[in-house]
Amino acid sequence: MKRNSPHPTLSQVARKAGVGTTTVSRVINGGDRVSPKTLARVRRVIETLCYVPNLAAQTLKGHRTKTIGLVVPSIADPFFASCAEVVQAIARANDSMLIVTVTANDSRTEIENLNLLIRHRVDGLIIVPANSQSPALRELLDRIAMPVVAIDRPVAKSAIASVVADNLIGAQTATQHLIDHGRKRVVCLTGESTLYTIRERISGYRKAIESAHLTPIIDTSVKDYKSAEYAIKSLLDGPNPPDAIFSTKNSTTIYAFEVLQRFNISVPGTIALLGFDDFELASTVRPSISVIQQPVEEIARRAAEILFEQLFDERKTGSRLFSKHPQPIRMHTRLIQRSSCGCVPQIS
Amino acid sequence: MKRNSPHPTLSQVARKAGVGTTTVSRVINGGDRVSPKTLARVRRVIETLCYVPNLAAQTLKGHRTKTIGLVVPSIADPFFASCAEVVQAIARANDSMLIVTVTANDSRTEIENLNLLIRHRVDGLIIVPANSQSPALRELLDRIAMPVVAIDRPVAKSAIASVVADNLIGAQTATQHLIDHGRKRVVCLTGESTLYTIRERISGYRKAIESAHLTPIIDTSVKDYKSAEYAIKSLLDGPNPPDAIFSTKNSTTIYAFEVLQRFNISVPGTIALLGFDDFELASTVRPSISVIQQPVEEIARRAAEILFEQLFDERKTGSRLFSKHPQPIRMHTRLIQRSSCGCVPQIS
DNA sequence: CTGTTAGCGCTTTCAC
DNA sequence: GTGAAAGCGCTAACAG
Repeated sequence: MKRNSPHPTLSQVARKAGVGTTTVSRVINGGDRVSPKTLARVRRVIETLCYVPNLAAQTLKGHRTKTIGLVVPSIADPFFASCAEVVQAIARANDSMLIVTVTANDSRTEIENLNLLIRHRVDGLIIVPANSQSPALRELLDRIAMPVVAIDRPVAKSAIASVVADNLIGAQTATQHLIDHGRKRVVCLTGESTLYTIRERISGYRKAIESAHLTPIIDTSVKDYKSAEYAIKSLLDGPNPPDAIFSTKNSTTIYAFEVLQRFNISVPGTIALLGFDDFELASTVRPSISVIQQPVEEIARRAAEILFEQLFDERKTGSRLFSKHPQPIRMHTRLIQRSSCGCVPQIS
Repeated sequence: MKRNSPHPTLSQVARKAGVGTTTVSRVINGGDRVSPKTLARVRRVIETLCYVPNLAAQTLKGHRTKTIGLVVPSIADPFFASCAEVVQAIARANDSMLIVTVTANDSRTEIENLNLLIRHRVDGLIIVPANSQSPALRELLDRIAMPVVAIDRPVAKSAIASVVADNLIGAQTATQHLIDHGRKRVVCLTGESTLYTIRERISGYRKAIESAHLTPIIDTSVKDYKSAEYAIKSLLDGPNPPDAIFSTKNSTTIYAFEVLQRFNISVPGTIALLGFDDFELASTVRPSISVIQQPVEEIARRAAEILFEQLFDERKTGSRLFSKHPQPIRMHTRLIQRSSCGCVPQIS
């Protein structure tokens, strides 16, 4: 037995074509400096043998794996799924493959994932940090000499470039919009307030409320339908029931909507509803739900582009440049006016 | 300059620890046959240097990349996103990473993706074939000596294992259910009838209709809201307006729902609606929409498990076994009874 | 234009 | 227990 691997090797091709290995190498790398005749012959042999270059071997020399890593909390989440789709497209356009790993927002899992990706010697990394503040993450990322771009949440105190939605201004706009509709008691409904994005959104809400000299009412207890029901019920039964809800994320918006629907509370009549982040059926439900829309694709695209720029610069200069983007790049959000805030009269 | 790579090498570790490379190799591979003292010392050096084994080099010897490829039409699609999530989890549990590529259901892109994955020498492949019938795909897959499992759609005339939903029986059940509700004119609304899944679902519809001695009414023209509107309007204005709609996929169900809502047609009063494939807000909209639910996670899990079994067998026996699963594995679907078919009285 | 050759970082006999 | 040495498949000088 000569070879047990199912894949023919470059030198087999060389032998069969009656040329040196260098020539074959040149052929598979574009075919420069090879005579047309030889080129054609080698190409034919490659076809015949179904030869496919072994990337591991190329990597061992060239130091590029043509793979980038994407580290997200979840793939099933529509937001991150869209990110993944865009990133994979741009990776492909740059002759790279995409390895996806999921963290479930757990810092330990995240570090594990990163170490695995480092083992795989990915050329670069796009990451949605489980915890923006984590020192362990910052250190790891600063240590590895590899282009990294953060998405959706920055890495605090680090030089790592990041692309995020303008959560603060988005939330401020949302809240202000509710106020402009004449609402005086706007409650901010939210869960997990440890996440960077959520904290920013709460700040935006606060800012709008304060500049309108209203009282902030923040309920951070929503994590499922049950808790949403309890929260809303309590608020409604209280001394000063709210007349509007600003919810800081998708699932919260949906729970709130379901509770309101269940209790037959008129929306936007009795309570106006405005959520952060758009979702597929927001315009299909009745009333349709107004939201702050994040430019998901743009965020992912921008991040991927920055990553490949860094990769390119690195290859040209031979060493890592300091980030051109020390500050998070904030992408504009958009207010989508539908019925639940009182903008569009209900159709049916 | 000695080393420009940011990563220390095994032999650097060996030198610094004052041992041979073999020993270090043993340490990073579990530490068997190494004295506790040496082991501890080497481990310390590894820590200090932040040494991470280079997978490319290991691969070059051991012939395993610890990566598997997933080829799907889209990542943004919830169905495939869920698949990806599950597959990545199982890959991780088997010490492998997941490379995801997307085809947009285009056969050419699919072949390209596969070739790239082969270059990367992935250990195995999970694929959602763009076209079940494609001979090019079948040949490529049969040629490469690598475990492959198809998901959602089988690869026709090949020995490749596949895990799919039981589309035919699911659709038959759906249609029968509508008939059981006393509906006599059940229309099947669909688009792209070239896809395996859709064809199967149409067959299931046919089967149910025929055994009830009713007339099949199939409209394959739905691809967006506009076409759905036109289709439904035409049907409704025709001589024998339908009293029920069975839609073969998510987007079609949603378009149909929106059209019905827009025209203020009572559901399920005038027209009952039942769709194939569940979706997030199906129970939130009013009326809530009854659907045939596919066991997405189970399908993906089963496929991934089979893949890793094959991988394991291959490693043990040193060669590829013939598939233990020549026939597609069909996973049971489930009828979720909600309001739109007439099962659950509307709440609000 | 083309071939020879020396490794890339690791695993693995095989001898000590 | 441990190490020396021979490659895995490929690229990149360097010499023809």
